[in-house]
Amino acid sequence: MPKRRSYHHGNLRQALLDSALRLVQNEGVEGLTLRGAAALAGVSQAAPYRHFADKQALLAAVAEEGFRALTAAMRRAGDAQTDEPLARFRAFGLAYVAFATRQPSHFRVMFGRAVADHSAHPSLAAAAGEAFDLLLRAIEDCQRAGFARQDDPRRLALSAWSMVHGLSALVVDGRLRGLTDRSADQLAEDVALDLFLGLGPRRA
Amino acid sequence: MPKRRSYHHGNLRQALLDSALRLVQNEGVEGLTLRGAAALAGVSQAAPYRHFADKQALLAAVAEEGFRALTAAMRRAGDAQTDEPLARFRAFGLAYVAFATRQPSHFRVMFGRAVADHSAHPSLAAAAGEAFDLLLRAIEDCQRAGFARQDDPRRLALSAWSMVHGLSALVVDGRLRGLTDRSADQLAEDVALDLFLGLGPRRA
DNA sequence: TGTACATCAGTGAACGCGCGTTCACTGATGTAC
DNA sequence: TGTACATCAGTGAACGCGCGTTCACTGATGTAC
Repeated sequence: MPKRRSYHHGNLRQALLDSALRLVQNEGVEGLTLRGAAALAGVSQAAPYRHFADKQALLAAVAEEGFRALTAAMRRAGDAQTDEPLARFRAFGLAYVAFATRQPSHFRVMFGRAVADHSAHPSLAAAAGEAFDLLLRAIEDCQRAGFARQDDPRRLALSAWSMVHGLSALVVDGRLRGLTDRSADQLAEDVALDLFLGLGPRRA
Repeated sequence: MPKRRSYHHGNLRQALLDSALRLVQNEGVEGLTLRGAAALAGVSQAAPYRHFADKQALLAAVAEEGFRALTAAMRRAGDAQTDEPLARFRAFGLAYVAFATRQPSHFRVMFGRAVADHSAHPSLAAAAGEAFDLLLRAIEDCQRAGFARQDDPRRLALSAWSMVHGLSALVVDGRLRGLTDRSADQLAEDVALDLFLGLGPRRA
């Protein structure tokens, strides 16, 4: 919290976002308060209302930032594998789980009911859509290269998303404790493999 | 809210659970308050403390009840398919998604961070474990019958759970809105099939 | 270059609210004799 | 069968708290002339 010397902050909106994210990470979603974010940014409790209509708007902005970070992480992971569609797709899945387990609170804001209606925040909806599009295009690339089944790519993408999201949610909410000794990253690899192989018997 | 005529309630614990569940269903997890549950049960705000140590304990009891209901629903669905391991397994998955989409708030209490630590509530942990065991045994049956890959059954069960849980979470949190026209039940069938087939190309 | 003024980001005090929880109490129940 | 009494489930008032939000305000900024 750097001391401001001038009456105006200069970049309060971003500072509030940063403070909000720090609060979410340290205290969880329910620990995020407008007053807390304002205090952490070194500003009076009423100041946030110059930049956010209400608490929902701040939460939506945090979620949006989360989706951008997720998309960026996926892209980064995928770009290291750009030559191989299947490896690229797998990298996306691993990056998704890694993001969830390393930023669990952010993940919760993005997917929980904290922001009830994404469609009320168009830029948030757009950011979320971008992550899905990334996945969808990766599936289509796999299909073109013969690494994925010929079926509606949206359907395959949804199944993939479900699997990876489910693992993330279970890990983040601690529901796997005691059920396995494997780390979240190892589980992500297991799941990514099972996703392509299927649970059914190997058809010789 | 039937009017009590006697000073004692008779079965306040269960009445509080019922009220709590109703509140959760109508207002969401954050809408559940001890005071609200007490009022709905027709009792003073301090009365719940005779039956629950604190709010956490009430939430844990609601979650536990949820896991029992989920397990029962899965058993019911599976028993209709008892002859066929694969059909039984599939029925479990569909029942899981159906429970989540029909009792979204209950589902959130069970899996969200509302009850932070399951291990602090042994009977809750037991109820949750039972659902997973059901799934695990179904996988093992499939393996014995040659319908599932020979691999660590815990691993396969975890992948299956991830997929089905992920779809449930995405639907419940409304994150699929606009991405697909299919109903939750249809998506559950898609996912159950993809889970067994895998996304990879058909190996002739 | 200097000045008047509109703009608007931030202030600080206050509001009303609902919440979890505590506490001394009171009324009903059921058991021992 | 009747009575004394321990037990304990429910009462109602109160506590302190932190929250989102509003409001009239004030100080800084930058633009028009």
